[in-house]
Amino acid sequence: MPKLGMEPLRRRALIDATISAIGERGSLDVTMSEIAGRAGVSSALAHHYFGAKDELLLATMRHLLAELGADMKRALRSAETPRARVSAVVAVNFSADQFKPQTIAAWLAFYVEAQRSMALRRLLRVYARRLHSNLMNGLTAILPRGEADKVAETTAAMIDGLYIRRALKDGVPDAATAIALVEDYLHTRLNPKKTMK
Amino acid sequence: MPKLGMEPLRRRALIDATISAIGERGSLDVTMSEIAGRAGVSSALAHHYFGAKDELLLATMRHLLAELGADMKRALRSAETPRARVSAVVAVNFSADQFKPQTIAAWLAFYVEAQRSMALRRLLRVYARRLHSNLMNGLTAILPRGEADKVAETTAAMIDGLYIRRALKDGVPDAATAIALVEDYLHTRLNPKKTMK
DNA sequence: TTTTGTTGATTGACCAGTCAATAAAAAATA
DNA sequence: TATTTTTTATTGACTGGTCAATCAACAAAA
Repeated sequence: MPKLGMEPLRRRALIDATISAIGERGSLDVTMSEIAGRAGVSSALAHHYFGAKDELLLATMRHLLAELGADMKRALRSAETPRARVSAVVAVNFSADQFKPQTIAAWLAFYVEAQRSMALRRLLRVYARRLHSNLMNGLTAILPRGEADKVAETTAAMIDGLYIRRALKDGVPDAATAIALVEDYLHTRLNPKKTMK
Repeated sequence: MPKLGMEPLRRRALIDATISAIGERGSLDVTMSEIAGRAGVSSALAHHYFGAKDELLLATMRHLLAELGADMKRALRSAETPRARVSAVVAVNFSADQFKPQTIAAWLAFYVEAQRSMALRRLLRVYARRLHSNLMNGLTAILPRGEADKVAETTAAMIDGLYIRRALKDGVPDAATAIALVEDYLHTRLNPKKTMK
């Protein structure tokens, strides 16, 4: 009963299934059968479309990255000032779409796998570079380059750190608190001040 | 040729082998044979002393935690002022013993595994709590409790974030830069300032 | 009849954990 | 002291299970 044009649908379904499987297991140790089952197809079909497991994992990571990128683009479009752009970047990383247990677990798992897979490591570096440049986009208008660089690095580290720490907790992620911490840092770091005494 | 009193030596050798195996592979996907081989014994002996792989992994995590704890204790002893205590906590986390590719990879891998293993999650929470309280130890003497709490959270997130970001890079970790970033944050956050205008 | 979609069955590799057997030191017994 | 027994250390060989990947075969659309 082959309806035509199934390929893109299946690919998408398999990627979604991969994310949810990884999110639930909390690691990349998910079998092809498990993923295929969730997508409602046989494991043979998953191999048919993706060749090997690595490819599917890579495609999944790419998908996650693309989604984050799209969200980011959208958010940046409606940010008027440089300062607002910085806040927008932070906000997107902790938005409901991104900062949920499933996605967090997947990101973390991919970070670990990146130790072994060159392709994956490259992909994560793309993410890191993009995050940095998105932050710099706003920051360079506020601070001298060297300072902006440091602030961007710190902000990025905070975001990643809050993700990883979140992974230890149970229950629903608390995005508000995470954002507040980063904004608190940005506030003290960006607002012009003068030493007392 | 059984020499007596081998147990503690073997346990230690197996734990060391586990760390180096995980560090090299970059994940917990190391076989008992691989670990045992590195320790110079058969896999059967590893099972003899640790029962199951999980136990060995757990013991390894405990060992890492204990080493960090010992380093921390030592560093805190020679810190005179509250401010120095905060810096000491930061410095220890990026000390040569802690901030090396092997150890970083192991920590990261354990974070992921903690998603599945309750026992491991508990252990990592101990670490998080201890880091927090070590930071608070110095911070409460400088800031009101609420503020101190925020700074401690932020510092902890930065440390974890710098660890995870480090995992993406090749080559020798650059502890100096990492410490500089955290200290830069602490400096702007702790030094008494007054808003202009 | 070629292309696209799909699966059940199978293969081959890998691996955690078990077990019976061996050997030497220590303790108990004669 | 000489012996038997127990305890500690250690391994090779094996088992049962899991899983990625392959393949031949079937079905419907073009």
